[in-house]
Amino acid sequence: MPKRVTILDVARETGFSVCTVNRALTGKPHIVPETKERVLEAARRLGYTPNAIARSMGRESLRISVIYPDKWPSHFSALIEGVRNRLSELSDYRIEAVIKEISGFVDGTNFLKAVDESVHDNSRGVIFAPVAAYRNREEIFQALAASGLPHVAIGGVAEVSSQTLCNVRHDSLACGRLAGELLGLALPATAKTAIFIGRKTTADHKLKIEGLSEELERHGMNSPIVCETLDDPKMAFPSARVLFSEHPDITGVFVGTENIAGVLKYLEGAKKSGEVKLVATGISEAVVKGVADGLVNASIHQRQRLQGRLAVDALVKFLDGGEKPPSEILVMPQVLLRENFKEKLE
Amino acid sequence: MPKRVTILDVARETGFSVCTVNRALTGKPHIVPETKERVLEAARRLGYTPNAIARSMGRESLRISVIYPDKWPSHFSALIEGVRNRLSELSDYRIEAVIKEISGFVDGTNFLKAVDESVHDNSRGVIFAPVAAYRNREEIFQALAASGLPHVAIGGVAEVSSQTLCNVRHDSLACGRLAGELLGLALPATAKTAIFIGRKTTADHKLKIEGLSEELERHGMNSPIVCETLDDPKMAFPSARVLFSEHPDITGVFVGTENIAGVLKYLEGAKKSGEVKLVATGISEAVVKGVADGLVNASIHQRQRLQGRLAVDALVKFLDGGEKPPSEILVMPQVLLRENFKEKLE
DNA sequence: CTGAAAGCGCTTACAG
DNA sequence: CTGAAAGCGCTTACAG
Repeated sequence: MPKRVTILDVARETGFSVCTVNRALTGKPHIVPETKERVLEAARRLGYTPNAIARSMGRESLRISVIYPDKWPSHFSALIEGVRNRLSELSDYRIEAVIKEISGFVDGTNFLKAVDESVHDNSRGVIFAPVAAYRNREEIFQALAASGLPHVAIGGVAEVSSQTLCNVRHDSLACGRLAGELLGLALPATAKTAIFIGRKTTADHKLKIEGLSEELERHGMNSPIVCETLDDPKMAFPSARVLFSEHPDITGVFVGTENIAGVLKYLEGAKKSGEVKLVATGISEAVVKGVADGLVNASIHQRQRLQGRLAVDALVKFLDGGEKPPSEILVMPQVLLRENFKEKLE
Repeated sequence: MPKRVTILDVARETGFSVCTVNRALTGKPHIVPETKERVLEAARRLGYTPNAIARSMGRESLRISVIYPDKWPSHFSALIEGVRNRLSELSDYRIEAVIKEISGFVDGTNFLKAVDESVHDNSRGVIFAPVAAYRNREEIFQALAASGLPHVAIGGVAEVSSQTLCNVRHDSLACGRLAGELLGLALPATAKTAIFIGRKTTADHKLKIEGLSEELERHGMNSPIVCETLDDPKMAFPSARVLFSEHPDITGVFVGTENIAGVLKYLEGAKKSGEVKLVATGISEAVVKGVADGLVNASIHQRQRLQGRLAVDALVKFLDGGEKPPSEILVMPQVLLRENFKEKLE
């Protein structure tokens, strides 16, 4: 086996010390350009690749702050679980996490405070779940930019600041399309369909409607009727009543997060259980039960845990090796049927 | 942050040297039982956890042999790609791979030779893709057992030797069930269905038939008609002709690996394109094209790359930390529709 | 600007 | 059976 070339090889080759070679390789100051050039050339010529593991042993441990709201556990807790898991896998790597759960959902003052803390507790980067509902979202982004800390967003908000290192989110359009494919597969072209969603104006929701409509159209079907529940799961039940009263011939529905329980309850009361093809989102208890009972045909899972893991990897690679991630990482949702609900989901 | 407890902390606590502590912690010989006991107790009490990264820096590099046949690239190449990728991610970890591609498919002599080589080139473990078709499969397993090298199997063979450290394979039953769910979703209970598969007697294929039948039954449908192509893709076309001549009312088919092209060709010739719901397996070019054209409704992907990665992780964790993997790792297949075919697949 | 030295947390010959 | 020392490939103060 050709032994891997190390920083020492480059040092010997150029006649400089490993210390100087390190400066050149890591782009640190206090080195004359010509020296740097010669080292870099030699490194290239010898085929040097840095050993990330040795690097992590050498440096002091990297602290990362994680900031997220204490609401919507099926979404945010899952994201943070992914972050935590990945971070703890990296503990041998000398990465440590400071987890900051923020209360308050519309008022983002505490969130702002947490950003400030991150600077003072010597964090080297931030992972945060921005919330569309915060009134002072702009201010939060500004604080983050001002902090000078690289920060990566998770969880599906489409708009982030230009200073954000990377935005990890699920592919909302694909989510809608997958639901559309399933309904298209299950129903004749003449079928009438609907979608239950928080609010049309949220970017994520808008994209889901768009994806669903596109795919239904490909199957020769009409656009779905859109039911807004204004992010209030309690509205799902009355909304369903109104919807099915007005359109008793609906045979397929895509049900956005949190609304499935209300829809199922309505259908049961109306003696329509099993008569409507249902595609849900996520892996909440209500969805799992609906699928197990055979009343929900499929679910589109946005893989929050995976999003969390990817966010950590993006930030750590940047912090540790200077590798710049893409400004956006789109996670393809996963199609869940009865059988693969059993999978240990990332 | 509470600094992590290291081997040095345990040494100080017990009064022994790090060297002795290491002996106790790694179960090495040349240590009196009482010393070992005291060290272990202290380690437990202090909450010591080994740092796998420091360990990898300390030890010499670990060589792993990978043995696989040069046939069926859509299956074996994908498995090995996963193995390679994971192995190269672990190169900083001082893991090196010796890849051995074996020609000959029914006669496993070369395979046997490769096992022998692995012992002599100082490999510390083996990852191999056992082939059901080898006449001397038993002999290969015996050689592996005799070599004393930990070995993990990949690729879907249900029966391995009791000496095999771990068998990584896709969940064939789940594969059949997922196909059944999709056909059940797409078709009425009265529909007639079929399955194209290599041979009924292969364990993998038997399980797929079983899973498919189960799920169809749950949907009130009859068992599928089974078409064996005897692992010869060329047979798919004539088989399809016979099948559809005898049963022109079939409206749903689950098509096992490699047979999709023949089936599509038959349907096209018979002017039946699009009239039969088709669920395929894998991500071969023919499947991708069929899905893009809207002629194949879905595919069940057995995630060979993931299988390869998991095999590496199982072996490395055992070699490096003594952590014994489960004797079998079942990979849940993935449901692929038109939209999520775009995903970068593991 | 450049380099000698110590250190990260382990393992591995080599002595005793 | 036990320990002192060197080494894995880097980084980071600290001198020069």
